[in-house]
Amino acid sequence: MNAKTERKERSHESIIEAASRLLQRKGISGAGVAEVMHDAGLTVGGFYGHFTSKSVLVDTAIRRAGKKMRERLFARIEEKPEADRSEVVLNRYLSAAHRDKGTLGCALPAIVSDIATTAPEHGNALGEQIDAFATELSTHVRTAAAELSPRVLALGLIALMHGGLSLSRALKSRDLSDNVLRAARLLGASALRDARRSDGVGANPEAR
Amino acid sequence: MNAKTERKERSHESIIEAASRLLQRKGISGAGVAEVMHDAGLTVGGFYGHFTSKSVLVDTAIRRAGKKMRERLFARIEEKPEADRSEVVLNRYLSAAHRDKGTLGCALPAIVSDIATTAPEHGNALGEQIDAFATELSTHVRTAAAELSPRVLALGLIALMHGGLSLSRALKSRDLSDNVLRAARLLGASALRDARRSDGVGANPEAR
DNA sequence: TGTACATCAGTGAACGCGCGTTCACTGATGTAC
DNA sequence: TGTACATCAGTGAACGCGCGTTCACTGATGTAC
Repeated sequence: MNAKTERKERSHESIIEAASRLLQRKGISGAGVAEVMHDAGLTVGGFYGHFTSKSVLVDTAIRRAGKKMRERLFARIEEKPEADRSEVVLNRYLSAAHRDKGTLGCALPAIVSDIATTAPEHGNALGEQIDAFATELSTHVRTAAAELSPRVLALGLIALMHGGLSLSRALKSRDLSDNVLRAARLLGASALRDARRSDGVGANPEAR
Repeated sequence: MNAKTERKERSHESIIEAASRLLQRKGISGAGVAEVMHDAGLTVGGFYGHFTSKSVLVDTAIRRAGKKMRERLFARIEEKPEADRSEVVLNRYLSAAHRDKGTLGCALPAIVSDIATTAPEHGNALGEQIDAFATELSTHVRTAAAELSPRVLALGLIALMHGGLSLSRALKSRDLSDNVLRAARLLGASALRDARRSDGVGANPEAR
């Protein structure tokens, strides 16, 4: 019972990968079981040998997609100057390349409103990913303001990144879409700059 | 031919109102024609006497919802000190009340990813609303940085507001959801503070 | 080592349900004489 | 002013299609002797 097990494990992986790719491109309702299975090189009927329902697959794929996104965003981050790291993440996330990337981009923007509206059952999986993202991002953030802890600043950046990317992906006008991305990057940079100063009173000027 | 026309006009309005309410709560795919008509006090079959397709209704409702949201956000804004106006809008949008409001809240967060993924045909209607919002918001913004024009700053704030609200609506954990809202408000305030200083070099300290 | 049987990953057709859309019909409102 | 007919907003059942799920079947892999 070896080649069989291996085959099944490979199929299982393929299904999760295909699903997390499709989630990003088409959202939860757009990622049909048949299409997921087709993209995984299989046929519909076999699906229920791997997952008890589409819902379970979606939860699994959300976790997978979140983990992969974190790996990509924080890849080789230690090579960057410590003070710039959060801005590097911001700029990686809010880049035109990431917006357009068909298959390697972040899936969260595509599913957040599905979860808010028609699929609340995936709220836990989403919550975990946001929490994990915030925790990791907060270690790369510098703040001198008491009210703006690293974790809160990280959550704010996540809101900004999510908003900028999801809006830019929805806008038809290339020009407006580019401007939204750029605006979100600049706004984030401004906020990070302000947070680095002490207590938000404009003291401690520092050369950028 | 008077009472008939009036009746039809009233029904037409009811349908648009019901649709923009449902769009917010359930997104595009979640707002079914039958439910919209039911909420408008009518039955399914009559729908196609008012709109040639669901798609046309959705476009109409998006425009209606955007306009109403702007009216609410900018209501009595002239009573506020000029310097605080953009922050007032930010705080109104990113409030827990707005997140929870079942029927009067902003519909955009619920439809942006639908448009990015499965319903690109509404991209134009969305684009118009974002553009109109940015134009109005930019008149209430003060910036001293050359690279950060009022319009760009406004677009960045819109990305942040959209991201914060849509994320907070999707998160199950009340605590995390509240923190996202608060974080987005603080981040926006930081960015506005930084933008008010000249050229982002930390000169021109001013008492808040 | 070979043969008969068991297991089980994957196949593909079919089912049920929801939703957008269509259509024959109803009844109140409006028009003609 | 009243009566017969026309119009048309709205009704509710039916249709077609997509999608999640089920199920009888296939064939390669594994096991027993």
